[in-house]
Amino acid sequence: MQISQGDRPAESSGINNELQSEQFFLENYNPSDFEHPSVTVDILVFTVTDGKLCVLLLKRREHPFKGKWAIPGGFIGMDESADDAAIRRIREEAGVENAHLEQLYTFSAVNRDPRTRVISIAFLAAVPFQKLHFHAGIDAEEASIFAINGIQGERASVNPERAMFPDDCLWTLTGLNGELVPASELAFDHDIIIQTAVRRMRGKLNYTDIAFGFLEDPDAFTLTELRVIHEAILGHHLDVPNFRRTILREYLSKGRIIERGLEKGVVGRPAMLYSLQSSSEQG
Amino acid sequence: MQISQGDRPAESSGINNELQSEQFFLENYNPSDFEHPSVTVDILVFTVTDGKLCVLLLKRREHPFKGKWAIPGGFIGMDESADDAAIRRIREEAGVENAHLEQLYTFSAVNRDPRTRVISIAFLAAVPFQKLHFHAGIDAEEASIFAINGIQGERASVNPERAMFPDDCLWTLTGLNGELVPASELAFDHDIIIQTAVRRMRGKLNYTDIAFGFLEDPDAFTLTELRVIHEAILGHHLDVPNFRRTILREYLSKGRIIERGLEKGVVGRPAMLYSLQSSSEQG
DNA sequence: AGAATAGTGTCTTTCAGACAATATATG
DNA sequence: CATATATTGTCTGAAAGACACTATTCT
Repeated sequence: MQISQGDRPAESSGINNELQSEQFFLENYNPSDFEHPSVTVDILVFTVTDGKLCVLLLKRREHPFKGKWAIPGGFIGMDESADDAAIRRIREEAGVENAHLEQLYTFSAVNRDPRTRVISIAFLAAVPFQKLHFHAGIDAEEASIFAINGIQGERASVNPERAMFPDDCLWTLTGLNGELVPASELAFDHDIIIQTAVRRMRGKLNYTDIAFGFLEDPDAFTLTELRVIHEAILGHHLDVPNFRRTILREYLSKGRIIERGLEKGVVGRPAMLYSLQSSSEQG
Repeated sequence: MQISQGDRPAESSGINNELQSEQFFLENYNPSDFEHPSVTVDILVFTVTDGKLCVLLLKRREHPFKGKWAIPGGFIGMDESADDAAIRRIREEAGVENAHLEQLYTFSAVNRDPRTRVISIAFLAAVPFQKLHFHAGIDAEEASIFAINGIQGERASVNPERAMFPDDCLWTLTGLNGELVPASELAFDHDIIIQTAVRRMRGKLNYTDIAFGFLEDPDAFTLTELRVIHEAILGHHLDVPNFRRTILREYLSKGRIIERGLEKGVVGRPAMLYSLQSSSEQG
């Protein structure tokens, strides 16, 4: 049986009646009839320094997990989207305004927070080390970046909260002062979240622009700088000539980066500087 | 300044005191101090029939968007994870028990629901057409599957709620009875959600097992059946010999599928039947 | 000159796309 | 045999990996 246009009530049986009943409905709808979980954003602020992929963590001053290192996060306001909350939190906690930001995964296991039901939308941010001010937190928690060691795998699993391989979450973190933190010592399920994020970055490295987000100056970078970022994310070395060829084919010949002249006053042969073109100004 | 292990309170300043203060904290934490958004799951039940990719929709009987087609969804219970809520909803709405299920994206724009603040975790399910009973809904809403026509692009954008290309969301849906529904006529932001899901499936088709989720019998399928599923998802034809070669290299030679003998009693040359091996029984 | 860094060229293997040809069933 | 479907084979060009080699600067 065909459903003709005439069967659509809003267009057939009187627009005024429809508007009135919709207005009645909206006025009498009470959202607090349901018990709601808390919803937070967790922000994985990644950076690359000294050839290593690092993540920003805060030391918890309160229970639960008091004294453990945790991913920055916070509640989503009723008047902001999850993205807006993430942007606000990066500004508050890392002093960064325009980071490359990407939604990672939403973690919702019932007992992931011992206090109450918390659903957390995890975001991944790529921040240049030079722009990262990780003592700017409004809560004055102890903040530090940690190098990530030994995460295996090129790709995030379909369901990070369930599928655990035997060697998952056996990796470690190293603080700037040399402090060694096993992933299992992180607060909440933050070991799983970080591992998921690193694998996601690896999997998307070759078909997104995320690596460029780590560049100190996207308008004047060398291919060596870009390669070091790729190597830090992947966790292994890349062949120098092959990396050049791939990037130049994928970006230079498509106008997504352009040449900006040679470096000055460096040791060794000066490198070509490149500039990332914003999507609007591409040829 | 080094952070010595002695600075960790739980390990240095008395375990009993720590446990008591944590208990005090947990007892006095009141989650209702904050106003919370509603959290729902939206389930994109995809299927393939007659060589076309289809999605299950419900006709809304209530405001808002009364009379419009919408993705099935529902609130997350306080005692279930988002995954569990999605599994429950698929059972209720489509009568399916063990679908391939994958988290898609969390949509959180402030005004995406005119009633109140709703954050929706979207899931993508792959269901064989023969197992889909789309009149089993407990709410007895009108349910139907719709073929998806004309979605462009191989990959989901980084932020589906913001980045809109000019030709986005100009695609259409076709009901079983021939009813043509423009994507823009769907309820809420469900046009964006479906478009994001289709692009995500396309992008992940070659490195996940999602296509196998559409097979009527994963223990006895032909490569033609599998190819038709790929073609439906991608929206274009695939070269038959090249598809064989790729699948056999990626799956048969790695033991992820095995040969199960020839078809019987079909027109034309009988095809080899294959069986998908569960991850545990792979050689 | 020598050290340090950037960049080029080439060989091999793998793989995707296009398409011709062959094989095995039914009626 | 004709028809319908499945399967094999082959050619080409793109791209990745390995690695030897050249170029340009500074001290």
